Amino acid sequence: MHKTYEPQAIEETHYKRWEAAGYFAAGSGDDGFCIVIPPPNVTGTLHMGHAFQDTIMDTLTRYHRMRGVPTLWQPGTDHAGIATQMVVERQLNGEGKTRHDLGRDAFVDRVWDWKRTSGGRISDQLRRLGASVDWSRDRFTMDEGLSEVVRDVFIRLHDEGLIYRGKRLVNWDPVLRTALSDLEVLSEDESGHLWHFQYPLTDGSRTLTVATTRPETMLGDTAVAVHPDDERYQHLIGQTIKLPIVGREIPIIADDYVDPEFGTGCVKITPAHDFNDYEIGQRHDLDQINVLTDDAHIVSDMPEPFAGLDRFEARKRVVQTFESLGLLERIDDHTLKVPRGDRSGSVVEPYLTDQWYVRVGPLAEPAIAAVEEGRIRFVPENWSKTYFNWMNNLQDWCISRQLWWGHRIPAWYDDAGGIYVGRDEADVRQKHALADDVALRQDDDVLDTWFSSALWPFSTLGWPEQTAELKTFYPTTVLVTGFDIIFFWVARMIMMGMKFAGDVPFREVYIHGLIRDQDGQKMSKSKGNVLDPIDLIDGIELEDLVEKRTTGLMQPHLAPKIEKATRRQFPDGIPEYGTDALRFTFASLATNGRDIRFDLGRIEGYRNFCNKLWNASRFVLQATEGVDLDIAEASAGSLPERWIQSRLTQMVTEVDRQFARYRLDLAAQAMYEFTWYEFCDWFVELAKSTLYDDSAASPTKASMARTALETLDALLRALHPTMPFVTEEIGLKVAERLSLSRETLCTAPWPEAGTSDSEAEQDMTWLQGVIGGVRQIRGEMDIAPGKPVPVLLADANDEDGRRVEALEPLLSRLANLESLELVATSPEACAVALHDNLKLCVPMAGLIDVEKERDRLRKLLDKTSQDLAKTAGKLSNASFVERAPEAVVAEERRRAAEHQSTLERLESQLAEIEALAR
RNA sequence: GGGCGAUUAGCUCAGGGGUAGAGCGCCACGUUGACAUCGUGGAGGUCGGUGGUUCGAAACCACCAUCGCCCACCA
Repeated sequence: MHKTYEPQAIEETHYKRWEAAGYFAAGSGDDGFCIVIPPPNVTGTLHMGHAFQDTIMDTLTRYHRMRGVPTLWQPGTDHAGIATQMVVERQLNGEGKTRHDLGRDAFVDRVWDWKRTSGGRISDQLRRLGASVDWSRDRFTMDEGLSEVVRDVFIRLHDEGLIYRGKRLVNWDPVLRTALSDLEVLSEDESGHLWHFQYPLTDGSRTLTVATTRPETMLGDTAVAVHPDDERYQHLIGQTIKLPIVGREIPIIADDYVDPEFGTGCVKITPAHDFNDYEIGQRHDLDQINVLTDDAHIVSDMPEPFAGLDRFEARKRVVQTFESLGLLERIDDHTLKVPRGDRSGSVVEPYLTDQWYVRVGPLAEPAIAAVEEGRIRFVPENWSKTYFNWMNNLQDWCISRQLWWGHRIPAWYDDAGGIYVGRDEADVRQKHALADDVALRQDDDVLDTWFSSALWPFSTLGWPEQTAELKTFYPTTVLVTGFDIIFFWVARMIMMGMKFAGDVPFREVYIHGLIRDQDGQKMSKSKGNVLDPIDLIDGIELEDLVEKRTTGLMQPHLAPKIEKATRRQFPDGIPEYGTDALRFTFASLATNGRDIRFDLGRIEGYRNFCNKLWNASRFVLQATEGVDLDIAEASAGSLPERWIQSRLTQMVTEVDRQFARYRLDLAAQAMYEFTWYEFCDWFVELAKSTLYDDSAASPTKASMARTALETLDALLRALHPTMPFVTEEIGLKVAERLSLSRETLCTAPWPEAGTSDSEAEQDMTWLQGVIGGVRQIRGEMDIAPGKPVPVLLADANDEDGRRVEALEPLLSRLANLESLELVATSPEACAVALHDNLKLCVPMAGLIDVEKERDRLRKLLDKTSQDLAKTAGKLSNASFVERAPEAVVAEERRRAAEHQSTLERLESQLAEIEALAR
């Protein structure tokens, strides 16, 4: 083995072997453990969020696999309609073409080409992360089987009246020229204006002032509304306005939507371009006059010069016109929510179109009940509130998109406006008994990407066939995802799963936090703060990192700033940390749901941890080389052996407990602490006494060697789900030494928690305490670590005597003692450390500085009297003694006595030292 | 306008009615045959504020402050 841990040397070969051997293939049997991967966008790359999420899923999957449960981590990718189409369109634009130049079929072919070249990147990245997915089951949301499921589900929902086609206002992205669901629209505060227009009454008696943030929509106004109780305007209700520019007569109506306190209390009503106005229009049976084309220009039948103008240009012209008419009252600055498409960033228009909708009410009910009744549990629990909040206020889901890339809607139209839904044209003709000469045309639109994603947990398992996988793995065990897609995805999977697969899609939803940069900023290309998980694994030179962060920016002018920040933060680039260190870091950061600042110091620490494990293993392998394990004595073994086994057991118990509650951070902590502070710091050091002792009786040595190897083996298995590569590399060597026929840790048994050995733990605590006392004196008295010191033990009881006798060699070695002697009374000239009743003394003779020791004792004394005061205070409080639980009071009494005794002993010691200092 | 979360050591974060924890950083000493990506010792905190509940509060409750996020149709 190399002296230092070198991740690159070991990672890739193991993964290839694992995959080839089929260790990750879906298991079979009852009660499987299953996670479906949230399918990443097929044309994207994995970012830190994915890597974090994948680490969590892989760790859980590997853990259950080792526990012998039939296991499946189902992989796959998503066609990501809009996102993917945009990427390919951008490529085309680079060639000076648009998708319309190619036509639908050629364009879709081109996207498929791109999918094929790009999809492999994600698979490669997942492999680098060590993801133990079953590659043989890899799926794509638009592959043949899943497309069929999508189509069948659509048909069934339609047949049951849960999907319908309707003309109403939708969120329209005029750049992408498609409808969007409510969720795909993000509203942010932006500064704008509130224009006050005067609308003259038809009879010319007066004007009414309306305020608007959308002047151009006035071309489509069909009413002015006031509040029914508003005394200022009550007498005008029913009269008409002569709408400027267009000259249309529109009524003044009363509707209690209007807030009399806001603005003038008069609202212009444009039913075709505003969601509220649309509803008012419905209530008052108003015309819906559309004034915009699908790319947000003014329609041609509007008056000159407005017809054909872009919406923002039209806005200016409308304002100018009102001004020239003397009807512009004033312009106020105004902050408003501007709705933008989450992909294009363009301002979304409420737009009157025919679209397909899912009637979600009937689907939502059982989905709400499933969470209420605990058949699905959110972890952390409070996310269920977010879920309920949304589910109880659901609008019908607009599922049609005017795109080319996606699942084509299985609906056909005849020339008379009839709509037929079916598997294909032939099916439709048969189902509806349509004659061959009736011309049918398929709907041009595709489905919202999330429609197919909603089916993912059962479509990937083979539904509607009753496959073995469906039986073993559905409902899946846990969904691991971010809170940002609870609405987009989680809620819809629950609705669809219950509707079609007949049960909840997963029993638990583990919601993890968002990975942010070291300053708490969201990572994004435009901020230039993105970290690529692969760069943390392999390392990257500064120049390459700068290059990566500054090319392909949407706003190239940000490049210098990004470059500067990058050079400042990573003056030497990023070193190679390896996959295991990255994974362990993610696990350690996986606390309950809160956002995570990713800090390089952390990953460096865990890289060091890998190295520590590596070297401890190196020691164990070296020191046990050539030892005949078979002659190990049958007894329970020496104290260090009994102790480390006891600690191992407790560590495994703790890890089991924490994995069960998805606290990967606490599991990681337990493993880290056991590995470093118990196995390395104590067991390895203690084992040296035996393993390096040439004169040691062979059975004793063999026993120690066996314990060292077996403990290490169990430790490696425990760490394997979190750090698969380094543990595999070492674990196979250890297994070989133990003569275990084991090809991999992937399917090795998870370590069993045995029983703990409290006697061994108590003895060990004593040993650690005594060694600690000596080291403390050594450290604070500046005694060179290499210099052996004599130690006298005073006030020893029988138990101490027994322990000294049994453990003297270990004690001497670890504390580096020159001698160890039990004495009746300690000499006055010594430095002292107390451990329980025991008084450890290091005689002065040339070693101890009297004044230093005096200061040290004073400090200790100070601390002890503070502690004593605290406990004494409690005990002198009558109501504490009276009301606190007996055990607490007893503990407090014990403590007080201990402090008292310590205090007295320190005082007398101090007195002696002070006498010497004089 | 509703809802949620955060505030603990210099930094990043666990914890949780009974003596304040970890990693990193910091200080001192140290190349003993696993490891300087290391070892030993050490310093460092009124647990955001104010009230309340309690024998006891950093923890539970109320209010406040600051920061962050989500949802919502005010022209």
